[in-house]
This record gives sequence, C-alpha cells and structure tokens, in this order.
Amino acid sequence: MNQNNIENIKSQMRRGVLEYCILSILEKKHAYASELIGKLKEARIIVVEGTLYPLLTRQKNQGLLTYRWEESTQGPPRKYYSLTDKGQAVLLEMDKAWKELVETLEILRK
Amino acid sequence: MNQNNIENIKSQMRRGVLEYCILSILEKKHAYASELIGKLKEARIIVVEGTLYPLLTRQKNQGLLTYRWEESTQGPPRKYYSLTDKGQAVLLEMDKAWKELVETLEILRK
DNA sequence: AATTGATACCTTGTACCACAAGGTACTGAA
DNA sequence: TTCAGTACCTTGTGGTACAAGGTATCAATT
Repeated sequence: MNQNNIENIKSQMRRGVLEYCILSILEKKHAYASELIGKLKEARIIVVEGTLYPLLTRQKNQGLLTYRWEESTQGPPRKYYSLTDKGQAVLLEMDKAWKELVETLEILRK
Repeated sequence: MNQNNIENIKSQMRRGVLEYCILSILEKKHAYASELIGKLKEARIIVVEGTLYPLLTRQKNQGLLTYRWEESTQGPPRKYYSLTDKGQAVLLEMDKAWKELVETLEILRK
C-alpha cells in the first residue's frame, strides 16, 4: 500500500519526462520500440508497450521522429526510429524546460 | 504552433512534479489554495484552480494533508492546508524519486 | 509440415487527471 | 443594494498511461 504509493509517485514523475527520454535516446542511436523499452528500463524508467507505441506514433505525427523498416534475422522486421530536424530542435527546448524545472525544485527544496 | 508545442512540453514536465511542489511549499508554511497558486506561479509552475482543488482533496484523502478553517477580513474563510506525518514521509520519498530522476537524465543527456 | 518459443508490431477498453468554464458565498466599499 | 474582490468548489472534455489481448514473422524443434 505504502510501497504502491511510492511507485505511483515515481511513475508520475517519469511520465513528465518520458518523451524527453525517448528523444534523448534516439538522438544518440536509432532504435526500434522493443529496444527503447529495454534502454528505458536500464535507465530505471519503466514503460510498457501499450504506452510506447502510441507515443512514438504521436511523436512521428508531430514531425519529431521518422522511421525506416529494417529486416531482422531473429523475427519480424523492425521499425527503426530516428530524430528529425524538428525533433532535434524540440529536444533542445526540452533541455531548457528541464533545466528550468530542476532549478525551480532546487529553490523549492532549499 | 511551435510555441504551443513548447508550452505543452513544459506543462507535461510540470505535471509530474506538481504534487511534489505542493508538499514542498506546505512543508515550510501552511497555505490556502489561492495562496498556493500564487506561490507556484512565482516558481514558474502554472496551475489553475480546477487542477489544484481536486488535487488537494486527493492528497487530503490519502492522508498526506490536513486543513483548518481560518477567518479572513478580506473575504470568505480560508482553508489552510498543512502536512501530516504521512505527508512528511511521502515528501522524503519524493525527494529520493526526484534525485533518482535527475541522475537518470544526467546520464541520458551526457 | 506442423508446432512451439521468441521477437516484434499494434489496438482496445479503462481509469485517471489537467484544464476550461461555470457556479456559490462571504466581505467591504460605493 | 449593488458591485468588485476574494475564496471556495464542481462539471464536462480531452489526453494519455496501462493492462490485456491480438497479429505476424522467423528459427528450431517435433
């Protein structure tokens, strides 16, 4: 119950930066959805498929991402996502917004 | 349109830490809803009444907050909120979760 | 050739929550 | 007694995370 509460808090915080995290990962390396879930998990950001797929589609529709299909020897083809120029620009804006938020909380928690 | 997008990003990030901000403010000083909105606005965290009132009620129902009524010479009585012991404990958990998130993003943005 | 397990894609239904908009009620001043 | 200011609260809408379930491909086993 208490543990649940804490998990809820964490997940709520993560939500706010989920898109930021995805663009950050894709900036360094093109990746497909299942791969992204793994990388986010490593970074202690838990996401499930039902969250990620619609999110990637949304970001693509906003012109932040693009993708290409690539064959795989270990299953069905993969949809490799990468940042567009607009996605790059938005990532920079997110950097600013994030810094501002971190500063705000430093002040509030002083 | 682009500006709108950026505002959207910011507001999404803020959402995740809104409860954290409220508990942080209330830890230092008891406050009523309208006062909280002002303080959050100063801290560049925009919230409207329709968001804050239900949120305060939720936090109260979770046992994180309590309140007392106080008369005012300048209008209707005010509902002053303050942290409970449980609220204090949850605030500490939020500190941890926040630090973890900040670290995670430092790594992702390196 | 058929089945199984692993991988990868995607959708649907539910629940929650932020926000816009609108409503109630108290106070003091015009 | 009407108005402006302050403060409380609710309702309706839209967005989104998540659980659960579905489809399709490939390789290895049966």
